[in-house]
Amino acid sequence: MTKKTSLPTQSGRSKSEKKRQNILNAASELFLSQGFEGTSMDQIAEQAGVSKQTVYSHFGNKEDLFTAIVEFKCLTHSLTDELFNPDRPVEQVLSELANDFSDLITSDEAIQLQRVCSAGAEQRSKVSALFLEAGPKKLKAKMMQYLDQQTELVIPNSRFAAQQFFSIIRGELCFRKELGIDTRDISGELPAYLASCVALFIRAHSP
Amino acid sequence: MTKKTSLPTQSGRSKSEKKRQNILNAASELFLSQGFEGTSMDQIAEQAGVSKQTVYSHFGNKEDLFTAIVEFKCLTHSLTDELFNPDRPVEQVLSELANDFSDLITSDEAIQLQRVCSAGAEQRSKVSALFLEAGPKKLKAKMMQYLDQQTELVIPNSRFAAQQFFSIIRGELCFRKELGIDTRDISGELPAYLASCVALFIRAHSP
DNA sequence: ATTAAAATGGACTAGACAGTCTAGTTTTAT
DNA sequence: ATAAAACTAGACTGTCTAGTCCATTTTAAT
Repeated sequence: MTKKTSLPTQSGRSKSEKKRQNILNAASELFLSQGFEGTSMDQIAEQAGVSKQTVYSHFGNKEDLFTAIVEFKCLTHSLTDELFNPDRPVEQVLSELANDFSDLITSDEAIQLQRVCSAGAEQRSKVSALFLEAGPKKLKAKMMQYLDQQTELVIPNSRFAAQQFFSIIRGELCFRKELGIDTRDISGELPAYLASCVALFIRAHSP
Repeated sequence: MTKKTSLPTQSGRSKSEKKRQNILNAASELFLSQGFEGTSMDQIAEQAGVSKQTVYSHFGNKEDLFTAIVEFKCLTHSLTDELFNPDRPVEQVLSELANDFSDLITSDEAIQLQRVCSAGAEQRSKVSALFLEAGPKKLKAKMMQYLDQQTELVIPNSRFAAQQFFSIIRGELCFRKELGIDTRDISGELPAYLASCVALFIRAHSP
């Protein structure tokens, strides 16, 4: 709740936006790689090149800073709307979507973000809710809309179908990455796997 | 590495198996609900009704105790082999499997186990590997074998297919539970969702 | 009965961490 | 110029934790 709510008539300095950004960047890196409990406020201050007091002045406390980070990171991870063009062939749209979505959710940042949210699920369920709203939920809505619009496939329940599509794309790669297990043995066959997912989906829903 | 390696000729007491179990039970409950960092050895000792020294005498240190817990918990969660009977109709086998697998992975314990593994992925990747071997990997192997044996469906790549099947079953319910988000709104439609998954899989692989 | 190990309980070390406080410095709007 | 707010550096409080130490008691094998 520490924001620049400066009434117009006020002397004195105003909070540095650059320092705020530095803190956000430092905190992102540290929270995502070390988790909430594993990261100290001193560490964040040091990495941001800022005094601890300044961190507290900008973000109040550790929990609020963490929440801000999750919000911040969700914004930077989303897919372009142009993908869902109902005039292109379905097979093309789904293939592209499969690739882009896979890239998105297997990126280090996305994996770490999910880890850190699920690790704190019991203690900070609001953060998880925030993550869900800002991330997966939006994309799913777009996908459902697309599936309802397109005319090549027969989709009785677009909510189920969207969920199923994203679930299979996620696959083992994402699962293993979340667990921090080596994925070199399967990452080579990813294109083949994704193609097989698209084929499965289309075959199952063809008229 | 603290085990009952008692050479036959030894006087004195032997470590109490009951106390060992008490410690395992207490530690399971606490680690799973509060995470690794969130649980203290004093807490475990108290809940086990045992002195802290005894905990250390049985399990050496916190990490080793944690590892023992993961191993212990993996054993208690597995599916029966009878399910994969190639003589029954595929549709029946897959339906039953879908239900049982869904129950298994959405149970509180399984969710917490996965959370706690993925939370410590960076620091304790061996634990994650242990979890993967003892849990998901076994089941996947059985499923692949079954898919290769049965004759009703055409499965070009059983590894991909097994992965896809388990992925869609997991679906949104498991995803949300991992994040600690309320699932009452969708848990009612679970049977319909699972049925739709089985139908999807069968339709896509029918000759 | 003797002996040795298991177990207790509590004190202890050594370190970490969130958050506060203070005293002084820098910046900027008026 | 002045006043108000941002900022710094570091000390400080209170609390918590992993792991050790030790003197004493309990238990079981010989």
